[in-house]
Amino acid sequence: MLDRAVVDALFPSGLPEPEHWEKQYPPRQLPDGAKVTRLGPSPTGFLHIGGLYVGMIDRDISTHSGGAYLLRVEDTDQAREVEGAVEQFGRAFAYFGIQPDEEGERGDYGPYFQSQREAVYLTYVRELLRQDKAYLCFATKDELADITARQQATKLPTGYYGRWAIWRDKSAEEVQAKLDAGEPYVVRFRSPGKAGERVGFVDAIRGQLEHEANRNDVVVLKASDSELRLPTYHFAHAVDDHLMRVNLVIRGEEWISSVPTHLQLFDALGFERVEYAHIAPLMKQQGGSRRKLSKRKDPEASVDFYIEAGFPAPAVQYYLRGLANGRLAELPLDEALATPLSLGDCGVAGPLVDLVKLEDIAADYVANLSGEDILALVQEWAATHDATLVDVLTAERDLALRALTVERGPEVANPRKDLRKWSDFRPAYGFFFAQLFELVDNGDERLGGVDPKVVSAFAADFADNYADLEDGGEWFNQIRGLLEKHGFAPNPKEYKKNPDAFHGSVREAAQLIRVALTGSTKSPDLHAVARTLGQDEVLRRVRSLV
RNA sequence: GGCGUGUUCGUCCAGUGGUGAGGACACCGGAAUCUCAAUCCGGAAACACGGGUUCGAUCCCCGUACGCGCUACCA
Repeated sequence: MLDRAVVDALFPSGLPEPEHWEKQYPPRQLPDGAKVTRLGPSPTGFLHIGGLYVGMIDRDISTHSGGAYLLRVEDTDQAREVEGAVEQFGRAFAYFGIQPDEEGERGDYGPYFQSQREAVYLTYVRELLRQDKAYLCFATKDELADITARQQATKLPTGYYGRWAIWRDKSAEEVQAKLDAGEPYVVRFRSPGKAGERVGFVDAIRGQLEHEANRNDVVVLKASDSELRLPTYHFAHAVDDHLMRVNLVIRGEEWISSVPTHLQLFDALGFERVEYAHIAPLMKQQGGSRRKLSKRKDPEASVDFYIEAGFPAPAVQYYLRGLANGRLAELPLDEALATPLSLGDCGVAGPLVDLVKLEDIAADYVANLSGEDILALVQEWAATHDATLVDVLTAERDLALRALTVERGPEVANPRKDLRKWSDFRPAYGFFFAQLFELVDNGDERLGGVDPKVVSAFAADFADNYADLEDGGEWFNQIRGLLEKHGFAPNPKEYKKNPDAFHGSVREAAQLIRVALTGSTKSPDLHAVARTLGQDEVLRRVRSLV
């Protein structure tokens, strides 16, 4: 055991005692049962959809229990840090309306960046060292690699424990010698775990769990030769969650295996243990099997993917909530968003993220929005993703609103579901705007291979006699009336019976007008489109076929 | 390898010691139609496998397989 003086000399002289931090971060005054939750994203890349998923659960549980939810940036791995990641977190949470009560400069339990909490960690590392619950380890990378290799060769569990923990029981003299030589060291936790020992604990989602006790002398404070002396996740978790007075740790399932370590750390530090809830990870279909959504390979793993595509936030939230608590997926959206999430109802198997399902939900959601709302949301999205669309929509607001009443709107029983995300707007509705529309000529392949001369004659005839009629049936008769004259069968059956005698049927003829008006072989109701466009624009577009 | 954890239609979820195992999305077929969307009707589709316990197991127990995770001075 090291002398207290030797231990203290390793730390800044003015380093506070634990009481100082305990006083600075007093227990929160909260109602019984209030849950204080936190999300600890690591700024090593964009926010993962799984992070949003857990954050949503954190937010919900704390809100409904009268607690608090805080965001703590876990930037202890400075080498892997990615610039701009923190800003992206902010945008992502804002977009989905999942904002923490405390983060950055907001809150009494900060700083909320681990890289700014060095002194806090050092206080508790020193405390552990003073009590001989931790020790200095001078093992080199090579030594560590050698230990691992030998363990693997003899099929022993890998790790720094028992007789492999070469610095665990070194004499004070040996330690001092290394210190005098200026060798770098890490601080390791002196694990109290015994071989064969088991620990049980309760998980709020999975119930009683059991695990081998931890025997590894895990690193608690990273190398002494870096500028900032930062803790590992395990140690930061214990110190931060205790001091920030978090009482419910919701995190990914990959942490289950380290709970025994965390429990030992909490006990050694004299902290009250916290409640745990381990969430099943979001998965991705991979051929026949499935795997965890990967930041690397899967674009949909990034929250930015949903923002860029313009998925409406409530639809994504509804989808995510449905994955967490299956029953909520059966409820109408408003109700589902208002219903508190329950940890006990969370699934234990990792669900696949199903973009098709998300799109269906989004389509339903958008279908029930008013034209004004859709337009506002599209414009908001376009402001950062499609500048020309913003200009057009601003200039043509009335047209846009009229276009958004075509086969949708309050008086339509079964509104179209052709908008799932805001990036769908341009391909689906762009043709309404002259600025975004390109005229079609009579040889265009979208016309279905009808002889250009026939196309031209038909279009000319249609345009010359065109009337902007209000009645749909009458309007369509302007096409029907031209059928015989231009060699089209009155119905598909006739055409099928005698295909050589016609250029097509009413179907093919109507397509000519459709393609001329919309530039597409698929479109909403032709009459509605024509009325929205107005007579002048209809004639302009149809005459381009001539 | 060790440890942990999980496994109901393709997908997301319900469900029960005795059920025709239910819904939603997707898929297929049909109706309607000037195309698409929407809509309506219909269809196919699952309790991973093997042992127990039991009068009876999808459900309880034990194994096996497979998936996923941990086994870092990454979180």
